[in-house]
Amino acid sequence: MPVQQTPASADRRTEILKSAAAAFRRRGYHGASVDEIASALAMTKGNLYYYFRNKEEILFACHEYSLDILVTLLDEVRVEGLPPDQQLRKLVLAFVHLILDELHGTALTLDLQALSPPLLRKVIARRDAVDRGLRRLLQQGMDDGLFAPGDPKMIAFAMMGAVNWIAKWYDPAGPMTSQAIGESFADYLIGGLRRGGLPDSGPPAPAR
Amino acid sequence: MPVQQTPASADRRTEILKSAAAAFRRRGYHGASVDEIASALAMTKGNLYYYFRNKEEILFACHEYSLDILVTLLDEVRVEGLPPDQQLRKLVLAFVHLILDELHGTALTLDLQALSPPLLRKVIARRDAVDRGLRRLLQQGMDDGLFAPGDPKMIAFAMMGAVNWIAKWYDPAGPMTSQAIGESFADYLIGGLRRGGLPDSGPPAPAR
DNA sequence: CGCCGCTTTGAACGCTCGTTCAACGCTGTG
DNA sequence: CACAGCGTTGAACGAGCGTTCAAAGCGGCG
Repeated sequence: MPVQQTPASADRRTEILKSAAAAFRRRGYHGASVDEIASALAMTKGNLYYYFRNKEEILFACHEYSLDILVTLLDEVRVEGLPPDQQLRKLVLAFVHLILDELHGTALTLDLQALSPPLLRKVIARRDAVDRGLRRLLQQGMDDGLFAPGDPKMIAFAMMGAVNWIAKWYDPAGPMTSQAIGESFADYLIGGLRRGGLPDSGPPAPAR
Repeated sequence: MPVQQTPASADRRTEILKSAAAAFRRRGYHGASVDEIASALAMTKGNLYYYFRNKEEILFACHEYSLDILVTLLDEVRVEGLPPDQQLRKLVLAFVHLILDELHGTALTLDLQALSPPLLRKVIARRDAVDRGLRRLLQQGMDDGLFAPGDPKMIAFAMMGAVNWIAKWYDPAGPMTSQAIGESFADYLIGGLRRGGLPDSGPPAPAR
């Protein structure tokens, strides 16, 4: 709760977070200047220090913001009680949508090492929780016989990598909508590459 | 060829590159200081400027170094003329090995945007060439009926993302060898997650 | 030994950036 | 109108960094 302030300034804080996230994504944490973040909002950099103690706290808040949404996503999908493959598909679709349309490319790609050890530990702990949720889902699918056996840890890493990497090449002006990307990724990551049944997914849609 | 110097100083240059790559990976391009790179080699930062014009040129050389190896890899695998799935498997194994054991986590994760437009264009052009090689391989596999139909572009991105992301979580002191990671990734990325034949791969080895 | 070219040093410069802070509107209330 | 507080400003600071450069070290050859 030290993060929360008055309701009035809460909007301002998230405005700053969005601007900062964009700057961090483009130039990296150290490459983005506080002035750059402020200028994009037509405010002076001194003013930022009314809302945040320092630059590091802004980065930390960005991470918290993304993780909040991510964790919520996982929980929402879980309570629906669908079979693991359908849960996974929903997750991938939602995750891609989240990264591209809401966070504009800023999810887990932000610098972690720039955080001081105490804050770093907090973020890593939550990120690991997300990882564990994903692994559990994979393990469950394997136990159910839906998925071929494998190492859930490795597969979870591979999936997260594939999705997080999207931010590196995605161009909003490009030919592919975030929706189409999400479905392509879900098809591949869940359905796999080799021939076999494709039970639930929509049309294959090889959208060039 | 402006990159090459006398044979004597070539070793020194690559030493610097390794140190710089490690620093860039840990703290990002802007976060790593020139002094930090030099100190790791027990030399003064001023000395770096005898081998490189400036910091940016060091980053560029790092990219070139990685890309050289990557392109060579692709070519080597291609000339063997194996079927696409086996070529892909070799590629993934070699790529994982390359990133973890030789580049120590520094492949395509280095800051791109830190390069000035002219250098940036060169790097992107070569990276795109690698992408195209991978896509061609995927397309060929689909045409041959080895792979389920899909968008080669998206799948190539997903594969590159999964592999490049490894650098973000890999811990050399961890329980998994780079070899085991490579095989897990190859199994998943090529064999797919769903049940179906696993033609060529070795033992499934769910190495916890 | 004495010279020469390659390599290294260490100090200095200039600039950028994160952070601080006293002073200043602005807005609503008594 | 006077006051109070939140929000904002802009200037100033100090530190760190990339870069430069004149001078020194060093090794081999004549």
